[in-house]
Amino acid sequence: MKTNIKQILGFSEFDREITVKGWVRTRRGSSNVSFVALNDGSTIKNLQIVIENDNFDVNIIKAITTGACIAVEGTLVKSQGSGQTCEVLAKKIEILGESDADKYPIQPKAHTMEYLRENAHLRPRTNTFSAVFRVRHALAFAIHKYFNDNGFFYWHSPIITASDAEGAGQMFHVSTLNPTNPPKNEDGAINYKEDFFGAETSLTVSGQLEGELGAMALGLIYTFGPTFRAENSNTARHLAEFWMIEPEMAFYDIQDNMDLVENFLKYVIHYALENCPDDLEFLDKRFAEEEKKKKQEERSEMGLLEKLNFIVSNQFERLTYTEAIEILLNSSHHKKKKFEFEVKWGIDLQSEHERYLVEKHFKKPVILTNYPKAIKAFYMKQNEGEEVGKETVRAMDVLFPGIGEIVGGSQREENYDKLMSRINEVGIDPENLWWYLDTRKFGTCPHSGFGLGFERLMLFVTGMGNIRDVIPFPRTPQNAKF
RNA sequence: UCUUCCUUAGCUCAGUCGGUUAGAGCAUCUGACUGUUAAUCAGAGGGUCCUUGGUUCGAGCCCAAGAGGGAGAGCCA
Repeated sequence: MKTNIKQILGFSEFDREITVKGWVRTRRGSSNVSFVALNDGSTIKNLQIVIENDNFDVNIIKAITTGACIAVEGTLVKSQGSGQTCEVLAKKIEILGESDADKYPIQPKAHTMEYLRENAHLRPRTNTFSAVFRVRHALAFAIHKYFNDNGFFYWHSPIITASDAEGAGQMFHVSTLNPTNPPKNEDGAINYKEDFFGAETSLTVSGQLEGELGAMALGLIYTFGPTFRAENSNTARHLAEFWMIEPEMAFYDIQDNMDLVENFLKYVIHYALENCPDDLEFLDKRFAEEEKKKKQEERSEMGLLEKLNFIVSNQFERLTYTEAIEILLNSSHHKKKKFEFEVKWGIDLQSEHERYLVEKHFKKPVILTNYPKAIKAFYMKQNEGEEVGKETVRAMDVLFPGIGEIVGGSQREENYDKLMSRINEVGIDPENLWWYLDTRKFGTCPHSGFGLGFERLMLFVTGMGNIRDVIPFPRTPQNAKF
């Protein structure tokens, strides 16, 4: 293995010969000596290359521009300057790839996020985005590690699906039929029997239903894959293509589910804190700068690192939907009529309500349970012995400060008759779900699961403000560049 | 999809009441400087004022339509 800059910066003995390759961030200096800040992506820190100008061809030095890729052989020495402990005294420099300084879009200065988004192919070379993507890797790895270490199996639910059962939003169609002249039935509808799969198919909006099939055989499973929603959502929290983590657990009730999600979230955030200290320190400063631009009342009360440490070391608040409604109704915020949307039992909580509970009332993550049956999905377990019109289901939503809903989950309805009656109420054709319903016919059991939007978690951990800036190549309405 | 704001140099932005040749910082280029920390100092080059149409003696500025982008909302993860 070749040594990278992260390793080199950790060396304690000097005067050793090393070779290092990377991309030039800046070059500065005087007539005698040039200093190059070199970055190879292994760490947010740069390695300083010292070039005594007399020892090199002028054209080589001129080619060391921002964005150029170079290979340097030299001696690792103790730095004479104060910004770094060690540096490389160059003996040989090879220009691997030039970069026309006049045309290279990334300048050694602050750019707006919007500009960098338009240059998504080069933005990983900036401090902010390299930090974000290293943290992204660490979180993804931590998720696999957590589940693996706790006896879960990684389960691959399909990307292409013929079921639209969950009704979780508009789907992207998958078809090989000629779009301008598809085969048609006598009634004029497209004849999908002639399509590639012999049926109408789409990209998945959730792997949950297939995940339940896995849990009913392997016990504990999780999915971690891309999901697709063709909703015309234009917000800083929505993507058309995003990654979702969906564990599904046999023999878990809603309490077990809550214990798992809290333990899991704390683990992966703690993992990032332990494994990405430099990147998070940089993002913490960036976050503080961004906060300064906001109005006083919109600023976060905690810094990024402070917030992450707070999450890891404090219990999430658990309460029922009904209790949450009471808190909202009794709040001075409500009495002063500051909520835009009406608060009463039965409503789906609006962003402003969730934010009030999390950011103003509890000031910590909140797990809300037992939502009204009418506003939740068909597969959630119905609570028993409740008065008509006030029926609830064992749903749980995890609400995070600044993000809102980061996790949605539930105990699943394992009773065949109850599930069927709910399917009929909602108006889903049970024919499409025969395979799902079979789990309730053959060896059904209590089970639970949840879904976590990976990019929502990324928003929280990195402190970035827009979901388009925590995935390398965001897919949003009217944008599939790169 | 709705509301609202924005679009001027490579980037970030000023641009007065509609009035002569459209400005600044950074970047780039040239030069200076004995080790710099997004170096510093001096100088130079760089413009379809988003597009189209309109009002006007005259439009970067006013009006209309369109395009692109941001923020908030809805839907959700």
